[in-house]
Amino acid sequence: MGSERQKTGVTIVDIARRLGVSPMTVSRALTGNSEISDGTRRRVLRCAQELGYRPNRWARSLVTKKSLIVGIVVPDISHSYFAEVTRGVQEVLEKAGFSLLLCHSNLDPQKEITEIDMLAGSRTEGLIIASEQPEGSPKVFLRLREQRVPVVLVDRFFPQHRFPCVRVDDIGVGRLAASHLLDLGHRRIAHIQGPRLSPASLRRKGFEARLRESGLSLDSELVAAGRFDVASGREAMNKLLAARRRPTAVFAGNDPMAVGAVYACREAGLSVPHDISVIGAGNIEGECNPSPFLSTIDWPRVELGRIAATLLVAGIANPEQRPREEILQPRVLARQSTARPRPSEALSRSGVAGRGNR
Amino acid sequence: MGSERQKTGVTIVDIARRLGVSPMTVSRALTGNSEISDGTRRRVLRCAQELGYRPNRWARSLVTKKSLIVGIVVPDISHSYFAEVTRGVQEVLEKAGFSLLLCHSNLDPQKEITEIDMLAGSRTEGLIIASEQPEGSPKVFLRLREQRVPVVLVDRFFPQHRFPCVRVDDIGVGRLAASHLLDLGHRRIAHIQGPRLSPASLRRKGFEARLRESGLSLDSELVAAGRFDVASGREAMNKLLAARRRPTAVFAGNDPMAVGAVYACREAGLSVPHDISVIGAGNIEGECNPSPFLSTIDWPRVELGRIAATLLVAGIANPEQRPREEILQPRVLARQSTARPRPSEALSRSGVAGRGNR
DNA sequence: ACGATTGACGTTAACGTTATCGTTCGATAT
DNA sequence: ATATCGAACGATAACGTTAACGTCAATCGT
Repeated sequence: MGSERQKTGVTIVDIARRLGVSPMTVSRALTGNSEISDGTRRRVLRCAQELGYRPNRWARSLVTKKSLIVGIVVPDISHSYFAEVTRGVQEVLEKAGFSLLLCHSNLDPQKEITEIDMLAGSRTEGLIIASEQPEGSPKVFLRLREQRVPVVLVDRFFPQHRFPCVRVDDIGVGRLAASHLLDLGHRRIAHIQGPRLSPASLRRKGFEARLRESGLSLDSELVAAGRFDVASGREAMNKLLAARRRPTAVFAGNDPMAVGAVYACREAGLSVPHDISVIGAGNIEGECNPSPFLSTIDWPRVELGRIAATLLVAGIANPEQRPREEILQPRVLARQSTARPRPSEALSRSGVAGRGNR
Repeated sequence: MGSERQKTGVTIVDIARRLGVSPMTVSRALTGNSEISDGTRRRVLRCAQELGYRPNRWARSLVTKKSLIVGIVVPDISHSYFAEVTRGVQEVLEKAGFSLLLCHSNLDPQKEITEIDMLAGSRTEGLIIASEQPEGSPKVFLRLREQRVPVVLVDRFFPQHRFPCVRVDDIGVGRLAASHLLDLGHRRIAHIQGPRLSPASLRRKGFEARLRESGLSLDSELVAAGRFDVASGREAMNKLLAARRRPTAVFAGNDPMAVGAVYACREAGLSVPHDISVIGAGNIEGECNPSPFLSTIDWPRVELGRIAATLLVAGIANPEQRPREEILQPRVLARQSTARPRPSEALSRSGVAGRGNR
């Protein structure tokens, strides 16, 4: 016997006994937001230091009903997109004194629901969600609303329930992609659309609108659907390449699908960008690539995370405020996967039957 | 009056009252690891379902002394390397029923210490740390040992305190890089070494050893130091380019420094790989790049995270087991930043005075 | 038939902290 | 001098859950 206490660690009661004061006094000295004399406060703090006291976060949470923990749900943290968003979130939350509980939905809407319910049940103070729920009015969110859990949505827009939300101007993303390809002289332009989430729909919407402004319409033969990943981008591109008249350019709803599209083109013996231009969205190649290849639409991802966290912290502090929606502006990043169409093809512009030499 | 309880949520006491049983019975039914009749269990579970009961994690932790939370400390989650590791960690932890608290050291050793102490004090059940502590015997780790917090180190090797650890065979990384460049015919090979962490030291060690086996030694004029980031790689490369006889190839201790080196070469009017070959380590370009440029040494990063989590879970379940060390094998990924040296330079091989034409 | 055993549940007391109210004591106002 | 007040602290009771032990009836073996 001798050193009895070991498992439990030192508590405020230990400090209190050692100093001959009540535990309450120690608590006051440590939290510091209550009336206490300067002398005892210093004595308590020194003693705590000496004994190596660590406040028990769970006990504290139990009585204060504040855990100082918020949860984040991302489809896949290994995607650089979400990794960057998470970094921004972490940056702000830390300054605000919160810790971050990280959950993976693994691109599975059902799993996402499980994770969200778990976090909400964990007495987490708020949630940041990059949702993969299909468009519409998912019941999870209604449940969150009922439970009055502060939530900020990242990159997803649900018109029905007005949650605070941070996202890029997805219509603008589509417009910029279209503008870029049109400016290069393309007229026969295809689109690989993402899954039924707001980003994909809105990007297509903007893309189509911009084409229409130039007197073009989006041929239904020139639209294929993907699932925001490389494999589906490749499949979609294969379909597009089978069209009666091949497109000279493609806008893929995000970068992974664009990458798949590039693969498909190459496998078909086409050179990107000489035979066909490809542009994506999201700039996943990031800054650590000495020779970035993919032309894309870029927007500040870390900043997106920062804003999300800022909104959440505000929502936690003041639960009754009305939900705000922040929208970031995208920009074109022209790189090596887009170029002017071949002269022969460019001649056939405006739908005029081109007498291209061969 | 009316709907009184709202803030607090429903507790096992509510369920107990409603069913006319004791709270303990409810607890037993919910945790399920105690003797209870099938009938009452079902009644309890159904009632819990109806009332929307969520167990209070903090209260549970307080009494069981298990939080089912583990912490991870990474320098920067937005680096794809750590993002991938984190994904592997998350995968395994989730299956084991743990949640993950994510902390950033932001590449600052001092901040890292703060974060580690915070997590250890948070009654977290274990820690996974990708440490930026300088080589030696950092006191934080001694403290963790004293507090008996299970820890697994990722990618860092501290010979002094034998912590469980998962890392790539860094000596092998250096050897492979050297082999690749030697095989291509390079003889005048430079190295950009990382900061004073075990990966950098070991990679250099292996690199140098392999050169020596081929009868070459690492000219001190051909070694420069970086800090594992792009900017320092660029600076280091500029130094190396100022050498009396320029190297024909460079091994950078990691990919970001290699990227910086490529930039420096281009700014000096040199073509990579025609004028100079560059190889890195870590394969940060990942799989979502249609035209990966940087030759590098690769190893499975997600798997590294999985193993780390597996070791940690084992360490939590059985705190007394002796620390294991898992070492992954790297492989060469030859891409577009390395090539044979120009003929004129290749002729001067083996230090024999080359009678190169011109 | 009788003690022993077991299954199913209840009671009590903790876990470590803080909210809330109460107490003490000296200072201040009248 | 007395009432009033406020600063500094203590006592008590929660917060929601589970560990540990206690109880009681039904079952079992002999």
